[in-house]
Amino acid sequence: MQTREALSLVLRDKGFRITPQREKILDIFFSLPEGEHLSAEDLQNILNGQSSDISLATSYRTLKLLASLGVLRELDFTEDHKHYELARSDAGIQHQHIICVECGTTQEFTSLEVFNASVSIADEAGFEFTDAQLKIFGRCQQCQQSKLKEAAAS
Amino acid sequence: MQTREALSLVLRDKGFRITPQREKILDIFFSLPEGEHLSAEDLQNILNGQSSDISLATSYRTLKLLASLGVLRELDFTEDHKHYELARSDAGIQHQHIICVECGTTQEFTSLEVFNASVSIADEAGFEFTDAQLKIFGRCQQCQQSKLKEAAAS
DNA sequence: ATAACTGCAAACAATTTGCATCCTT
DNA sequence: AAGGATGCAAATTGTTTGCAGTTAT
Repeated sequence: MQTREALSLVLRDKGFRITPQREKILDIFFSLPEGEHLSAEDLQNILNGQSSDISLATSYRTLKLLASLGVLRELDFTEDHKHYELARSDAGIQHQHIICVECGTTQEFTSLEVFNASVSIADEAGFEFTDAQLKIFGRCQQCQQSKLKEAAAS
Repeated sequence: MQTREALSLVLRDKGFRITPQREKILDIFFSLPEGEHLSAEDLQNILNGQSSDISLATSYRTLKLLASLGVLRELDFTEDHKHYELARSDAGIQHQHIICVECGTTQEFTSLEVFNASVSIADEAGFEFTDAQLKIFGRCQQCQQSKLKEAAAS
């Protein structure tokens, strides 16, 4: 578990500069409730709400940089844009997502079993494990119920 | 395990039409080696190679339709476009991918353990399970070695 | 001082859509 | 015949990039 300050140092160590923009963006990710993930646009909206004048291009550049350094985790949902969240621990167990194919809502969970299985699968394949991302797709309780209602109505 | 013909019927059952374009695209997915996945562009290239005159717009529309019917599985790698592959069995165990963060190559694997864990996680969350997609990220053997060489050279 | 970083606007790539025409059902 | 499907081109959306000016080191 890294502190906000430690993350700035990750930048410096790799020869990148610590700029107000990058600090601001890190602050925002740190202020997020655990497990919350942002798209570039979400981030931009938050920045605007705080009357920060960081350009969208810089947001994109920063997200990409921080992801490449392992500070952020880059998530692909089935949507057309990427999401980012803090990689709370380094190469440790991360939370995963379960997604409703009907309404698109996501929930989080962690599974030690899946994590362990992933590490050993990577091992068997000769890979040095970095991260595992599991998406479970299904129909959530609400959508199952509304489907039942529809059927009853017909 | 569905036959090509059964899949056409899936279309008809839902009130969609069976057109030559859709049949052609299904044929292509059926002719693919198990586990191979195509982007819309890949598909278009294959079609062109067979001198089919299906428009790119139709390819996109068809891929989306077939995915929504559960005939195709829609995969998000870290690239900027989606990939599709046949969903060989319905809601059954599917193969997963392990991806090199360095060079981007992917390998496939199946894990009954991960599959079973996913089904019960969905269950606990009140979801009706549809599919589970696990991506494991890491550094492949080759990339680990070239990194060692670099270090030795410096 | 100098190389990295930023903002802006223009450029791109992947995907979607409006509309006239065509073809399953 | 009637409505879904297609092809084309134009439009959108998400993201990247060139460049001139700015700033952290």
